[in-house]
Amino acid sequence: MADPSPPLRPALRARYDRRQHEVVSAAARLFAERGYQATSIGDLTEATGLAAGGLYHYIGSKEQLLFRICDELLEPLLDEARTIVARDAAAAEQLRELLRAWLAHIERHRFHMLVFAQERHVIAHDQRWQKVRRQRKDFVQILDEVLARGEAEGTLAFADRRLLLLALLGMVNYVPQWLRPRGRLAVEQIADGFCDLILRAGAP
Amino acid sequence: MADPSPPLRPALRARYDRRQHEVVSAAARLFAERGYQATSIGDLTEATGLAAGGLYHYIGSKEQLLFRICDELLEPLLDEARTIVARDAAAAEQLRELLRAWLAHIERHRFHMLVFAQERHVIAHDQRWQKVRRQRKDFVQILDEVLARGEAEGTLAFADRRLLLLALLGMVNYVPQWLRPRGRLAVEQIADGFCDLILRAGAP
Amino acid sequence: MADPSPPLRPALRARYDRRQHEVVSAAARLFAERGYQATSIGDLTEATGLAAGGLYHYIGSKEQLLFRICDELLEPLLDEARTIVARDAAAAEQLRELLRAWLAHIERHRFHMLVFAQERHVIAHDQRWQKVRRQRKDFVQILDEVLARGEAEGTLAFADRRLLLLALLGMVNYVPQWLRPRGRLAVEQIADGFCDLILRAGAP
Amino acid sequence: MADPSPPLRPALRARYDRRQHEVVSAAARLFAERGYQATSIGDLTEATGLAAGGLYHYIGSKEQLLFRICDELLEPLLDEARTIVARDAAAAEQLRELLRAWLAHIERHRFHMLVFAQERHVIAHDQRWQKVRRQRKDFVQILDEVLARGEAEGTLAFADRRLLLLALLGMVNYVPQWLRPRGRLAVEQIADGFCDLILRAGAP
DNA sequence: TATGAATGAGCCTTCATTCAT
DNA sequence: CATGAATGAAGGCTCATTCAT
Repeated sequence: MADPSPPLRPALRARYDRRQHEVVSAAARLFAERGYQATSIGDLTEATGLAAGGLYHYIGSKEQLLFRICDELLEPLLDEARTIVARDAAAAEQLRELLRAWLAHIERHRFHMLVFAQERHVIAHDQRWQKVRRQRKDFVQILDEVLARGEAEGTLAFADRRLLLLALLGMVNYVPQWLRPRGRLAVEQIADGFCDLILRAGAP
Repeated sequence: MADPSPPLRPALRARYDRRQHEVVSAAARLFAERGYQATSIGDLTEATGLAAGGLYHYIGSKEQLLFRICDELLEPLLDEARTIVARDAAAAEQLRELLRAWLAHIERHRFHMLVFAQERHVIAHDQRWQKVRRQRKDFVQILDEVLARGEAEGTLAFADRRLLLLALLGMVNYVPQWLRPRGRLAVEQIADGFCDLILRAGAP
Repeated sequence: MADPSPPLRPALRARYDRRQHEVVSAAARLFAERGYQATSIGDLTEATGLAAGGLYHYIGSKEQLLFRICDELLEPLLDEARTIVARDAAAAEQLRELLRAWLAHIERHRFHMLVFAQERHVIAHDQRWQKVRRQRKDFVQILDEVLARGEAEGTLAFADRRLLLLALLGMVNYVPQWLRPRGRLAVEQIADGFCDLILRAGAP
Repeated sequence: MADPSPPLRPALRARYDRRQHEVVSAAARLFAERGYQATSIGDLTEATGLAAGGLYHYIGSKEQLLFRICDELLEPLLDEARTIVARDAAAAEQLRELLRAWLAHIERHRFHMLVFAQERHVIAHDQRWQKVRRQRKDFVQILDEVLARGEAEGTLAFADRRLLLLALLGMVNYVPQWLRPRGRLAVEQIADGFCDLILRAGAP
């Protein structure tokens, strides 16, 4: 799933990357609003102002566009998560940091997140989506390890840790569907609300 | 979104309904696995054994099929929920009953549920989907009222009831994505696990 | 390279086959006139009177159409050739029979032949065209064996049998390019003319 | 079909011509391998190392490239043929010389020859290809005249001169399809083999 | 000269749907 | 009831070509 021969000279390369990013963002918005399958290349040309050929200069294929959306989303989130758990801190504290980072990410990449959550069919089976599946899996594992560490520390004790993890994933993944740009709650509050929910459930 | 002229004589009508139900079930499975848009009429003919023309006897259109899936799902769930809250019982108890009914429903109609959750684009905007949107809204309101009643009773006290409701919706709606037919947890346990989570969060 | 699910009932099947054959013939003519690549599906719909979708009912894909053209051509020719060499006769006589059959085939399937000769690029490399390549190879081998048998019998003696075979292939394969339906020469005369050329070259 | 404004100063002009020739050769190879229509400008940029814009400096259009290939092929061959028949020699001897020149040409311009033979569709009808058609016709006529002269001299006597000419064209035009750079036979041997075939056929 | 961004028509194909049988 | 032939619009994508830089 490589770029369609991006330019080599640095100045051009920079412009190419910027434009590509613009295209990916526009696509993420449309995919989030209408669904990946229901969004046509025509919709994308309209949204980007590029003609079909020009668009393909930047995307390679419609599917690669989807791939890029997922990758732009997961790669930095995973990086951040790894940084957080690499630090030396109590599990409960790290959980809070993870949730804040996660929800800040959701706020910044709301459309990406919606698309990622929605298009599990495409992501689920095909060989070429393995990287994305692995990234998702890794992130979940980081969460689980923090919860497990809390149990090990003795600061947390869950009735069923696995179920709690699934509950957490559910509630956070659902956020992009109801979060509104200038809504009642800031994402930090949401993160803290969810964190408290988990910590209470795990109170020894 | 009416039926495509179902037969009038009772015996025929029964057979017609049965066959239609079979088609809807097959469609739900396929839509859940591949997505509504990505499932072609050809896939449906293959899955049902009917040819294209025969299929259309039962479905009217592809979109009506989706509609029927959502309707088969929401109507009985809403009925059950209304029955539960109509009874005289403590809020916490009713919440538990609601969650058990809900999750039992998810187990029975896992594919329907996946489809319903996934195809929010189709459901969201169009005039013809108002009924489904209303059913969903009504169900959420029933949940909210139970939580509110708990607060009124003084048995529950949430930091942010609205946020908790959204968390609940998130975790339950996520279940169909990970629930496996003969998995580790029975749906009652899942329901109780989630219920405990809520009740702890609302413990005064 | 299978049919796109042809009908099962015999009456329908017969009609399907007939129509398919008509489509293949029309395609052969167009491919011969304009080239395979230069002939668009639009050209084919115009020539057949079918709309695009209807056309695909019969062809599967444009490439399968090409495949069918080659197959319709080679299969019966090979059969005939095998029948001829299976009989007991002198090599020179069999050569004449082969050439007559070959040229009669060219006359009957002039467009098929032009297409087959022209589209060696498509035929040459791809895995899926192996069957066609084998058929061509088998036919050439039959010719070579007849010439070799003539040498073994002592009735023929070529300076370079391999070169003569290549000359023969060249002159016959070129015929479809200049043969005109009601031209000066009948195909039997052409066959005999070529045959005499070979026999003179091989006169001991 | 004029050049796209070649440069005027001689030094630049020389470089331009050299580069153009390189492009034409690369194109000939690709067209021969994949067919004219199936070769994209992208394939050509890859093969030449030029980008699309740079390529167009030298080619004018894809079709002109094809034209140049044919012209590079036919013009010198025709010149040579005219020189040969202008000399004073017996028909049989001239035929041999013609065939040797022709086959030497095929060896040197194998890809050009394959392209020319293959793309008769493009060449056949369009007004702009008249020059190429005339060149081909002239060459054939030169061959025919030599054969006719042989008959007039009484040294050759063909059953059907026209058919023999067509056989000759067929066998020679087929050579590029099987000739291998370091194959068993040198082109002189091929030329002589074919020449002997013709002379035997025309032996009085 | 040469680049590569951009165009837009056209490509092959799929698909929901209809209808004669 | 059911079939499968047929439609035609729309889909994603490619490609020869142009042009500002």
